[in-house]
Amino acid sequence: MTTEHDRDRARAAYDAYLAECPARHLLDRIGDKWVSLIVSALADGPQRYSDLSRRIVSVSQKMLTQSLRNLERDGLVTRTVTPSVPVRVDYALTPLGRSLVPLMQAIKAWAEEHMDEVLAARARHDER
Amino acid sequence: MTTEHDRDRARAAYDAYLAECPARHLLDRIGDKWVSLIVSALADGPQRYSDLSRRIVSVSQKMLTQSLRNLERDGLVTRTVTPSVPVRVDYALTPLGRSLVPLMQAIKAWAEEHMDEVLAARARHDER
DNA sequence: CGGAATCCTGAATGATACTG
DNA sequence: CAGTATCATTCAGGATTCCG
Repeated sequence: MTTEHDRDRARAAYDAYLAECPARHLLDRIGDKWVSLIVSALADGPQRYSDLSRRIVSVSQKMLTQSLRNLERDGLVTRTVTPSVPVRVDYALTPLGRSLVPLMQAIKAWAEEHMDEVLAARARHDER
Repeated sequence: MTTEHDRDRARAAYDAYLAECPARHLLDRIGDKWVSLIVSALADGPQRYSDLSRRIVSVSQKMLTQSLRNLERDGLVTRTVTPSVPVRVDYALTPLGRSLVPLMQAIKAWAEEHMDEVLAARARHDER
C-alpha cells in the first residue's frame, strides 16, 4: 500500500525534523509537567530531596525521582550523596542548568504579561 | 484517613499553584507536541489547512485540527472560512499569537546554543 | 477540501507497599 | 531519608471511516 509508505516517510521526515530541531528537544524537556517547577526550585540554590518534595507539594516521589533522573542524565542537575545515617542527597543545577534559568524567566514574563488575555479569550470562546 | 486528606490538600495546593502560575499554563500550551511547529509555520504568514498539513509532514489530521482548535480557543490563531466549493480555510496568528514568536525564537536560540551539550551529557550518561 | 466521529493502543502518571 | 518496585488508571494520540 502507498499509505504505508507515506506513513513511514512521514515518520522518517518527522524524526529527521526532530533531530535537526533542537527547539523541539528542549520543549520536550521543559514542557514536562514537573521539570519547570524543579528547575525554579533549584534556582534558589541546592536542595535536598525532601526539600524539593516539600516545596513541590503535589509531586509524587515517583515523578520527582524520575524527573530528577532525567535532568541529571541531561547534565542539567547534579546529584550528591552524603553517606551519613540517614543518607543525605542534594540536588543542584549545573552551569548548563543555570543557563536555563533566564529562559524560564522569559517564559514566565510572557505568561505574566499575556496569559490573562489567553484566559479571557478562552472564557469568551467557551461561553458561546 | 489522613493520607486522603493530605492527597486532597496536595491536589488543591497544586491547583492553586497552577491557577496563580501563568508560566505553567503557558508551558502546557507551547509544550504541546505540535503547537510550536504550527506557530512557527504560521509565523511566515497565513496558511491553509492543507498547507499546514503539508509543512508539518507527520501530523495527523486529528492532532492538527485539535491543536488549531485549541490555539483558536486561546485567541492565538484565527480561523477564516471561505465558503467556496470546495471550502477554503485559512489560519493566521492573531497579534497575541505573534507576540509569542519572539519567545519561541528565544527558546530556539537556547536550544541551538546548548542542546548539543545536553545531548552529549545524555550520551555520556547512557554509555555507562 | 477540511474536517467530525469512532475505536483502540501504548505511554505517562498516580497510588501503594516495601527497602538499604 | 531517599528512594525502588509493582499495580492500576487515565489519556494523549494514531488509524480508520464517513460527511458537507
